[in-house]
Amino acid sequence: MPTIYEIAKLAGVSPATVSRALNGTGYVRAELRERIRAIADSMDYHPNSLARSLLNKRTYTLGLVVPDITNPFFPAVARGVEDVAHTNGYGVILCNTDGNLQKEAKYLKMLRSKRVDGVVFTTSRVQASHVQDLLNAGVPVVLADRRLDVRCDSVSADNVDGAYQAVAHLLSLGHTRVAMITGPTNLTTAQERLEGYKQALCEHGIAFSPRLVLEGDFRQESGYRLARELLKIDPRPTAVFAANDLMAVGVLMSLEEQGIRVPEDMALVGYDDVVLSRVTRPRLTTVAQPKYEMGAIACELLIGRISHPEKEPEKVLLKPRLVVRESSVVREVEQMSRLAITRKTRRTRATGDNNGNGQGT
Amino acid sequence: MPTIYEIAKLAGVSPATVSRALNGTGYVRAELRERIRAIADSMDYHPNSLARSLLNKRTYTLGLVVPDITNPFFPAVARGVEDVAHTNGYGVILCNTDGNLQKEAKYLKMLRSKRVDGVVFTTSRVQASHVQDLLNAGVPVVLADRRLDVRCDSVSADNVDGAYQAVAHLLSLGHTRVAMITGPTNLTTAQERLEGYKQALCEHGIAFSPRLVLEGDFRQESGYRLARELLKIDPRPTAVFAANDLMAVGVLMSLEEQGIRVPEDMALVGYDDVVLSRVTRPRLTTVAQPKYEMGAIACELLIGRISHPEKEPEKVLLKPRLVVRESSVVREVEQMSRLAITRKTRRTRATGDNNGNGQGT
DNA sequence: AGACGATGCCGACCATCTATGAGATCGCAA
DNA sequence: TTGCGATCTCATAGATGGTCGGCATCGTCT
Repeated sequence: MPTIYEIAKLAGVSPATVSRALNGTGYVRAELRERIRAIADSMDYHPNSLARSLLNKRTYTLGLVVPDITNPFFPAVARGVEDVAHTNGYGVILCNTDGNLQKEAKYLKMLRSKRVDGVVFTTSRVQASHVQDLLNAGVPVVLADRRLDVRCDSVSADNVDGAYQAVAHLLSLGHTRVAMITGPTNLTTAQERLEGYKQALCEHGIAFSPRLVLEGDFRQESGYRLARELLKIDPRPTAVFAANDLMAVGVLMSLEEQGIRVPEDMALVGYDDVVLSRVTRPRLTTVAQPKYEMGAIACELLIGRISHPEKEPEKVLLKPRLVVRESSVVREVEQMSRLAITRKTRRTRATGDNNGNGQGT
Repeated sequence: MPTIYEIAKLAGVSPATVSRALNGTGYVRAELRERIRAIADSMDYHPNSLARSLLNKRTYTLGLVVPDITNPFFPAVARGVEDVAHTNGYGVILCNTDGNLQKEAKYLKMLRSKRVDGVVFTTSRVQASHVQDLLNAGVPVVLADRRLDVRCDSVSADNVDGAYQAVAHLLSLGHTRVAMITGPTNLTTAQERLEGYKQALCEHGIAFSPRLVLEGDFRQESGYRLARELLKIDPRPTAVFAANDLMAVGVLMSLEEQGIRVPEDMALVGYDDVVLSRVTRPRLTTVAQPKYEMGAIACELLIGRISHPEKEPEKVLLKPRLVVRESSVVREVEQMSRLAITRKTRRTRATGDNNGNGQGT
């Protein structure tokens, strides 16, 4: 690994001159600058950003804390963060905490030792104190898909509105007994979706009945299990809103086994628009969250704050969008080709032209 | 951000003593060490790894280059890499290249500036010269799921064997006209899977017929399109092997539209065991690759090499495993609960207890 | 001649580690 | 008890690679 000293020796100038020549700061004769550049190239020189960072207190590295990149929700968010970071010259260190606070603490220790310029949290159970410690130490933090009672920037999608849209859709189809399978009630996302469910009922003049609400845990198995409970309710509901797609898939499988037709006997709507929801039979009506945008905006906020630490914190709220497919509406099968085109267009920004491509496997 | 100087001043000792006290190197009176530790804690001290790295030439940071973390294949690999890295005290910088060589070059420049200790490549179209440049500069590289004519460590799954298992399975069910939908023929993974197909036919005494091989591009749409072509072949094949799950899903949808029953009229096997393959109707028989292990082993190899740069390169070849579900075999519907349990057990190591959990959405 | 712009060098500095060596302490033998 | 070497304990002084302000030099213009 060559240093500016070696380049300086070869070029017959001082190291400082090499530094200014390569960085374009200060006065260096154009011809000399070119010669120095050529020498640097020929030596395969790469500036040592450690030394640079040591001096100017910027590492151009960010931390990204997620519970588990394997969970279908996070890759899109991570991609959004990473894209924006990269175009701004930042690198991103990935941290999987599994929702484990000890692990989270260990990662944060590492990130602080590495002197990252900021951290994006996309984890449903953040330790507020961890975030606060970071902020106290002067490390900017942005929360994505999560609100917390801490004074910092955040981006999230409007869960109340998303759930409202889903349930209003079912009600507009004429359903009057709409059940809901919620997520763990200690999660704000789950709470908000339940709230949206209630609002929709209320606005359509339908009384809220606790008997129609079952608590799941966001896993497929809970959807499968609770679907059986659902059928026992008398009078039986004609529609279900599941607080996420995984549980909706569980419901779907369970109903299929029981010989209940979807959507004819039971309409079903999920939440998240995970890829899964496009291949089930029937395809799942669901609420799409702007996952990529969430990550991208989070990163933009973070980079903005790094240069303006005193700015007032921003809270960005994105709009979810109802995607009507087959599990809620009785109609002829849509053309696959049309769907494919729609999907491609819609997700172009999100994942680049490599989307849905199985390459590398 | 406090430094050892400030701690030293408070403790009334020299910075060097603080360094030794905190690192446990050299002699420091036990009582003094404790006092220094206490002071460091109270100041929320985090050692500056930049300064440390500058000196001992180890950053404890690795680079991970993938085409697109959004592609369902890579999160599991990334998780494997990250887990092993973390338990060894390393951080991982994520790089999405989209298969774009310019982007790849830019990322590598960044990684070298940050002086990462090594790089894992999991990209189907790596630029051999990029890898070679890295190796020449003394930066260890490990290739995951990709062999390349370069002298370095690598891990991959045996694609020939995987395809062989898939086709042998179909043949053993009595099929004699088995078609194949391949991936892009310029990708080694696709070539190897075609080779496995041929071997299976050969060993079962069935002549290879080029007319039964259609070239797809690993995307769902190509499976959808080519399934129609398949039906035109005379005599019509009774089984298809698709080189990945996405294309298999396309085939499935297409056949469904044409009223062809799977597996009764046409058996189908995919490749990759993506989550999708568990929710289609019928569920997809497929070849599972040990994705997590691939990442984990890649990272182990890398960390090994960092401490032993002169070791002979290792080429690890993992075994894929055929997962028989419903798209190939005519039988009663399996119990959902049994499947759920199996899945959970099998993937425990891969994703921790958070697997399949929709939290944070 | 003096002022000013262009050019390039010198040395300090960032936070940490490590080699060196000085001084203190301790054990053991005389 | 004293003396001496071995062992502790800690401070000092580079060294890491790059940046930056200050300063010297040189040429040109007024």
